[in-house]
Amino acid sequence: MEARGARREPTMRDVAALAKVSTKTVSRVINDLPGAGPEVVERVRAAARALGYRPNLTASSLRRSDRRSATIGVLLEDLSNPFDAALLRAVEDLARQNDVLVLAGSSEDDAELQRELLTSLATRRVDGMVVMAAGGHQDALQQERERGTPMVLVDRPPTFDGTDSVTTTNRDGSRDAVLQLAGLGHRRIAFLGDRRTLWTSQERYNGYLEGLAHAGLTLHEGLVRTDLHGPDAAENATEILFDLEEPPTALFTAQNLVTVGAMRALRARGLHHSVALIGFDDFPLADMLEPGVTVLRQDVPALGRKAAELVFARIAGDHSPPTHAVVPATLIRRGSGEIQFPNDRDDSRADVLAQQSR
Amino acid sequence: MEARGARREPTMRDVAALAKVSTKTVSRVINDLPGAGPEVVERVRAAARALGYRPNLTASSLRRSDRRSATIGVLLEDLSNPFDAALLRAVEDLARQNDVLVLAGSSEDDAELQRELLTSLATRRVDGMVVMAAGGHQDALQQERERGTPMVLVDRPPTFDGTDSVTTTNRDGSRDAVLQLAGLGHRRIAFLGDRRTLWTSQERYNGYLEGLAHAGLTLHEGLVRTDLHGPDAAENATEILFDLEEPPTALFTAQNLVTVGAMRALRARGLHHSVALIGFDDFPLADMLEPGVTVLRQDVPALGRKAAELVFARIAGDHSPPTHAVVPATLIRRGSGEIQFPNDRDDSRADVLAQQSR
DNA sequence: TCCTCCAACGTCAACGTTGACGTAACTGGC
DNA sequence: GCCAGTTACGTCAACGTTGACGTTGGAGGA
Repeated sequence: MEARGARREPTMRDVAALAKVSTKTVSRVINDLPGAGPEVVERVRAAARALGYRPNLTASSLRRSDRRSATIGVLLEDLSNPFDAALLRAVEDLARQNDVLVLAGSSEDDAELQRELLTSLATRRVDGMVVMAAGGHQDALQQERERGTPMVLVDRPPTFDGTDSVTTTNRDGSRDAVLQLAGLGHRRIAFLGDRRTLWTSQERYNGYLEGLAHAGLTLHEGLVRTDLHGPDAAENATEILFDLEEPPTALFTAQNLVTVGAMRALRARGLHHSVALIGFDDFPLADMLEPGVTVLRQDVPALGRKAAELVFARIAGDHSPPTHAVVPATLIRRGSGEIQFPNDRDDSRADVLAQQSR
Repeated sequence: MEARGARREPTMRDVAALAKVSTKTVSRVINDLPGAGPEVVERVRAAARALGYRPNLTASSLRRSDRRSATIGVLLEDLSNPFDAALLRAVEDLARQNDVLVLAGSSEDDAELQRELLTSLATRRVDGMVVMAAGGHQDALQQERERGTPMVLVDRPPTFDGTDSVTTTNRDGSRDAVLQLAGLGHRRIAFLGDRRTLWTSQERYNGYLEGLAHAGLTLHEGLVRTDLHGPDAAENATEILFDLEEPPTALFTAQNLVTVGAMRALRARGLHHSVALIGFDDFPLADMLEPGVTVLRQDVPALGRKAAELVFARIAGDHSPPTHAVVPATLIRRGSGEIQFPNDRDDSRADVLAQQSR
């Protein structure tokens, strides 16, 4: 049942002894290199099979000249976040095609933790890394990059030079969303955003500003709520917005969980059919809510694929100047973003009052 | 900008030369072993820092007696599936506490692919594995286990002896769900299930049968639809159910995506307020739909944590008999599972007709 | 004073594999 | 029949690190 003791894994030496050849010949056979006659090949293969021999990649990569570990590191913010998970999966798919395995880690948007994970990866001599940079300084990333480690940043660009990145059209997408809302007559469009330290948050906010400007609308500071970490914060922030004397008639929620929080609040006040809403980031079941939630969808598999393509190109020795790929986000119209301005003010007011009387 | 050529990573020898000590002494300092005086320690540390030295875990684990790679493998079905992602994250958290990194892979429920990934992990000499066994034969897993690799199966138990596992109360949870529906007066309760090759599907189906039996209900073969892979298949199957002369009045959907597909169909026919629904597996936003979706929630973090605890215990040398941990699933009542039997037949009929007239 | 013991180093070989290079046997051309 | 060229092996050392064991010098006890 339980394997007795730590049974030693068979080595090339064991195979060589059984096949009555030198270890070098075993190496040749295992790696399909020329220089071994057909009978010897067969003998070695048989011996390897008999012993259950499996090469030790650790030893191999130590000795090989290219020093490849056939492993890359993928450092994201939180592997349990669907966005990160989809990214990881896309990278993994390409890794598999390259016979490479993936070491995954969650940096929790903590620069210190990210530094530790980076060191762990370096210690294992990964061939390259795909990293979602944590907010704050990117010193550790830059240092790693300067040592020559192939690295591609996803979702957020590097704050230093010479490194590839893959991002989404955060700014343009956000601007388009705001323009769409403005086109429907909305003049009080609120912005609800994630932590301001995040580059994506800033970009989306900039897109919001651009959208307002293009539409000839003025920015109402009171309609901007940022640093909302998680749905609960977003829910609270939304409630505050609707307690204003002049509440917004449309919301632009700049992140996944923020969208969810805002929806919760709208629903609680019965405003979900009267207040327009467009969110950044798609999420499962967005189409099954009432109304369906209009979102800017990032092409996550494309992001991951592109990032992986870039690392593998670098690993293969591509020395061309750094690429900054941008994958377009597309507006998915489902209803919530198509609610027009002259919305049923009376209804919403009534609901608000009903809510407040609790 | 671009690091010139493949700059060689500094080694212990380089550090030793700079600090004017032997490599062995460097080793002692790096590993915090006794046998180095305070001044030497300082000199070595300074040299290491100056050169940017980082130990090579590959070489280290080759030479060390315990042969640890400080890496475990986690083979799930699909890393982009929220369930799998949450599992991975839970394992990763515990791994971090043990200073271990995680090699992750998606086996796509393909035994052959799983075998390849297993070999890849073995080749890298991981210290242990957490595996969601693919359907079909588990020969490769068993062989790996028999070689002595610490291994824990999650979500599905092993078909062979001597291996730890962590699963959910699939059967009991399903039975309780059916009993709840029966308790509300439902007599025609349909079962919609995933691929029958999956152990979890079978268990949930068995629980369904048990529930019917306990409630004194007879099984209607026509109300059982299995092998639904993905939401679309589930949606079609649901439509077929409601085209029956005597459609069900309640649904038990035995998996995540199946639940979503069934809901889509119910919604399309306007039946979501009249047909009861309980699903296995929770999903985000289940509470925001109308009605809220009643589900059996698995404690995914607990599953992952337990699995990780078990591997690390085995890695640490625990030789006690295999554990088969079972984590309870809990019924989360949100509305859809609380719809009573004498439901508004007229309304639903009307909707059905309206739909069909398209 | 001499011997013991210990701390603080160093030397050497080995982990499992492969690059560089050596060598024997065979092939083919003249 | 001899030599160049090729094929099929083998030998040796090295990758970066650490376990086993050696050496040195000084502290401390009889």
